[in-house]
Amino acid sequence: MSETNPAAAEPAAPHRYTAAVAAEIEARWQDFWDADGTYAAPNPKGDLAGDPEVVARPKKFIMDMFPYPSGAGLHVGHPLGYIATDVYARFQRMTGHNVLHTLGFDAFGLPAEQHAVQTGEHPRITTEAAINNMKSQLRRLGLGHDKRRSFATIDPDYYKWTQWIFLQIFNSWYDDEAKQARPISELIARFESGERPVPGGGSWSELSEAARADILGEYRLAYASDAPVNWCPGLGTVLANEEVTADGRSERGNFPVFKAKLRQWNMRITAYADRLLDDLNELDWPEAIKLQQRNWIGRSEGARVDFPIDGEHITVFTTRPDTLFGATYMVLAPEHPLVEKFTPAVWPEGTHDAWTGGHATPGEAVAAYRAQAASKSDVERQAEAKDKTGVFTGSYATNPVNGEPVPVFIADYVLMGYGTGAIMAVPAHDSRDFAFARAFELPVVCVVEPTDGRGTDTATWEDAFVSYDAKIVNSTGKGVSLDGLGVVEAKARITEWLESEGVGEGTVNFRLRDWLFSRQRYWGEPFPIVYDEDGIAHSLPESMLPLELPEVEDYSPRTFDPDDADTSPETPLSRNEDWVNVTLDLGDGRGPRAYRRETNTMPNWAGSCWYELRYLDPHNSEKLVDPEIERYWMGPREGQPHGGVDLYVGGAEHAVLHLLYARFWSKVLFDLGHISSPEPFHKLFNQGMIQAFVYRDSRGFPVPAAEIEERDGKFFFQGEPVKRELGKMGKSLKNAVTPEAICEEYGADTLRLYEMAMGPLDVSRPWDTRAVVGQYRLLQRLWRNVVDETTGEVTVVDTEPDEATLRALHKAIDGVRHDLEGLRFNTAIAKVTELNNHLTKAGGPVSRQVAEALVLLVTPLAPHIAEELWRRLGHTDSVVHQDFPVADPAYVVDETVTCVVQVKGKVKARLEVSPAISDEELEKVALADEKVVAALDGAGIRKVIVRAPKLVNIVPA
RNA sequence: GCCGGGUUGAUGGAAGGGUAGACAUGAUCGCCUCAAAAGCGAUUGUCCGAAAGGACGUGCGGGUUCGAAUCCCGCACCCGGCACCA
Repeated sequence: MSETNPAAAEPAAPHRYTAAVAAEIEARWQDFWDADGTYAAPNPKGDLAGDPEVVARPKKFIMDMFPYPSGAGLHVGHPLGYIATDVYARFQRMTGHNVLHTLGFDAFGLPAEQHAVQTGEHPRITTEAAINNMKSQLRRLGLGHDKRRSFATIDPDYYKWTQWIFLQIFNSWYDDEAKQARPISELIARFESGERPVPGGGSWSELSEAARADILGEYRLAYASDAPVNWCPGLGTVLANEEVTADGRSERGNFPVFKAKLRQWNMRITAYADRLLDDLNELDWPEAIKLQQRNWIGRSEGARVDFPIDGEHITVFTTRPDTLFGATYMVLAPEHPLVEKFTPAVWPEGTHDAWTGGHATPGEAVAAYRAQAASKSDVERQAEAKDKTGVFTGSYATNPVNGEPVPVFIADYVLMGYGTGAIMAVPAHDSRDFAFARAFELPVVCVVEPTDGRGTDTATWEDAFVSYDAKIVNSTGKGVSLDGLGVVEAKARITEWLESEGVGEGTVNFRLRDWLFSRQRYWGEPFPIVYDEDGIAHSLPESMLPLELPEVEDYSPRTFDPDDADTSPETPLSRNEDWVNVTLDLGDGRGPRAYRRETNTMPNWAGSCWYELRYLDPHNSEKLVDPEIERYWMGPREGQPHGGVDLYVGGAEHAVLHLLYARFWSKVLFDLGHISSPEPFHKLFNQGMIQAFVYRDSRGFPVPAAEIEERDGKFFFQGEPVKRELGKMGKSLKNAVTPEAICEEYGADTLRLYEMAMGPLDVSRPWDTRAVVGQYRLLQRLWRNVVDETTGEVTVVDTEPDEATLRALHKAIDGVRHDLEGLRFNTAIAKVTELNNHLTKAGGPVSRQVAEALVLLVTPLAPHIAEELWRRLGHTDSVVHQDFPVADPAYVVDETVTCVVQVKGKVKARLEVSPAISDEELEKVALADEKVVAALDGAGIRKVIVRAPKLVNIVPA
C-alpha cells in the first residue's frame, strides 16, 4: 500500500507474524466468535436467558456513548473509547463477571435529514447504509459486543418506547412535598377531593375541560408553552443557539434569525434541579464533569424582596440582600409582564433627559426599547454587554428597608428567564449595575466598606467594589441595622427581618431552564399526542404506539421571505394532511373523534436519554424493560447505592446536555416505579481526543497529511514548505487515517494496542502513524516466543522457568491486573512489553507456564492473536472465558532490591539488599559504604532517615 | 471576566513525597544480507571529561520537608467549559 509499510514486504521467515497473518487469524476468529455467540451475556430470564452459573456471577455493565452513524465512516480517533471499554469488558469477563457490553446507534439526526432534503432520498436509507458501513468497520476491530442487544434509535420497536416514556413524563407532575414525580391522575384526584386547592379557586368539577387542561399544563413534566426561540424564516425552522452566528444569522444559508415566541414542548427538568445537584455527590464521575453540571444547574442562595409600587409590588431576586440599603434603582427585563402596568402616560416631573431615550412619553420609550431588544439576537446582546442600554418606565417603587423612592427601568441586561426577571440594582457593589448607573447618572451608594483603600466616596470610583468578606456600613433603617456586620451575618439578619415584615423571604434560585423539547424537523420521533377540536392535547394509548413517521414527499420545512419575522414554522409533517387529521378512539370512553396530530418531532437527545435500559431487554414487546432484568443489571448494590451502569465511557463534550437529560429521565422513571436506579451511570470516564497534525500551505489551506515529506524537522508538500499544527482529525483537514488502513498494514490487534498505548485514556494526544510499528513489533516478538518463525511449530517447553523469569512474570501479572482495573492501559502494555522483552532477551524456548500466562495477559488487549496462540498451545476452548492470571505474592517481590543512599537528598550510592532487611541493619550497611563515607568527608551525622529497603538519607551535621 | 485542567528528553509518555525519563517512536552505530527492507543487538536528558567521574536538570519565581515532577503561594503560557444568571 505504501512504500513506508514494513509489513508489505515479503516476510523473511515463512511463519513470521505479519499483516497477512494478522488479517487471516483476525477474520477467522471474528467469524468464530460471531457463530459461537462468545460475547452473549445471559439475562436472568426472558429471551436472552442463559447459563445460570454465569448469571450468578457479579455483573458488569460496560457501555460506550453510542455513535451517530455518519456517512463519512470512522477514522482512527472514533474507536478509542470503544477499544478501551472492550479491553475493560474482556478483563472483567476473565475475572469472574457476567459482562454486558454492546453498542447501538443514535441514528436520528440532522446530516441524514439534510441529505434527504437535497436528494429526496429517505433518511432511513442513508442512515441504515451508514449503520451497516460502521458495523463492518467496527467488526474488524474485534470488539466483543453482544450483538443480539444492538439497535438503532430509529427502529420503530425502539422509538415506541421513547414515545411511551414521553407519555409517562407528560402524564406526571412533580410533588414538591414528596420531592418526586407522581402520575397526573393523583393530582386530579387531589383537586377533585379538595385535598389540594384548585389554582385560581373554585371546584374542579365545575371547571371546563379546557380550564382543567390549562391547569394541568402548569404541572405536567412535559408541557407545551410559548417560548422565545431562534426562528429563521429563510430556512423555515427554529435553530439551536449553536446554529446561529455571531451577527445573528443562520450558520447555514446566512439568513436573519429572529427571537420568536412559538408554541413548543418543554420538559420540566427544573423540578429536579435540587436532586440532579445533590445526587452528583454519589456518582463516580470526573470532578470536572460534576462541576460543569453544578455550574449548569447553578444553584444560588439569596432572597426574594418585594418593592412596593402603587399599592402593589415588584418582586426581585438577589443573592446580596445584605446590600439592600444600596439599592438605588430597579430594573425589569423588557419582556416583564408588569412593565405595561407601571408605565404611566406622562413622564413624572423632573425626569432626567438621559432616562427617556428621547421619547415624548414613557409608553413610546418602552415600546421602542422593547422592539429594539426583541430584534437583537442573544449573541448581539452579549456583544454589546459592555454598553448598558435601557429606558425609564416613568414609575418609582419604594425601597422597603429605608422608604426611599427608586426609579424603575427596563434594560436587556436583566433576563426574564432568571429569578423573577426583575432586580434591585446596587451600583456600588455590582459591576453591571455600576456601568448602568454611570451611563444613566444614577446615585451610587456605598454600603460595603471597601477594603482596598478606595474610600467610601463613590464619586471617585472607577468600578464597583465587590466583596463577600467585608463590613456593612451606611445601612440603618426602619427597625433594622446591618452596620458593622460581616456580609454573611448581614444576609442572615436582613433575611430574618424581611420575613418578619412579610416583604420577602430567603430563597434558592437555579440557573437551569426547562428543556425545549420540540423541533420542526422530519427525522425525529413523532410526538404521541393528538389535539381535539378545542386544542386540548391528548395522549395516544399505548396500543397505538409506535406512532410511526409517515412517508412524505418533501422532507424540508416550508421556507419564507428571509426578512419576514412575522411568519411561523410549517413542519414537514404538517403538510401531510391525511396523517395529521385522523379519527381515533383513544379508549377514554369518548368514542371515535376527530383529532389533529402534533407535527413537531422530538430532539436528537430523546433517543439517547434511556438507551442503556433497552440494551438489557431489547426485544421486550410488553415492557420497556422487564423489572427483574433491570434490577439485575442496574439495581443498587454495595458501593453503588444508586445503581446504574458500571462504566460509561465517552467524550467530555456531553458533560451537560446528554448526561443531564439522561439523569433526568432516569429519575422520572424511577419515581414512577418503572426502574430501580435513579441514576443511569454510576461511573463515568471521559476519554481524550485523538488529535492529528494539520499541514497548511502558504495560503493556509490544509494539504493531505499522508503526502507530507519531513526533512530536518521541516515539512514539505510537493516540494513546497508547509506549516504544521495540531488539530482534529477529519476529512476537512485532510488528515484522517482510517482504521482499515492500519488494519491492512498491521492488523487490528496492533491498532488496538497502539491506541491503548498512546497515553492515559483521558488525555488527548496526537496520532502518529509512524509509531504504530512499535506495537506491531511487540506482537511479532510475542508470536516468536511461542511459534518458530521458520517451521511454524510451537516452541514452548514443559520445563520450570528460572527464578528471574518467574519474578518477571508475577510482577507483570500483578501490575497488569491493577492497571487494567484502573483503566491504565498504557502502563499495562508497558508491563506486558517488559515481560516479553525479558523472554526475548533470555533466548531459548519459553516454558509453557510462562507462555500461557503471557497469552492470557494480552487477551483483553489483543484478543485475536491471543486466541490463535492459545489454540496453538493446545487448548480447545476459547481464551475469552479463561481466568485471568493471578500473581503469586512470593514472586512479586524481588530477591534483592536496589537501595539508594542519599546524602542531603542527593544519591551517592546504590546497594543491593534483601527486601526483608531491617532499618537498623540497612543504616549500618549504608554508613559503612565507601562512597557514602567519601561523600560525608568526615562530617558528623545529624540525622539518618531510613525507609527500608529502598532508601537511606543521611543528613550531615 | 469567572470556573476547571495542563506545562517532564527530538516525540508520545512513566514515576503511592523517596533512584526523574519505565515502555514506545525517532536518531546513531553494529550484526545479518550481494544489497535493501524486515528482524536482531548496542547507545541515546543536557553540559564538562579520553575515561573514571562530576555538575545541572520536570514552564518561571518563592516556600514547606531530611528529601518535591508530586504539597503550598505567586507568575507566565496552553487547552477546555460558562458567559450581563442579579
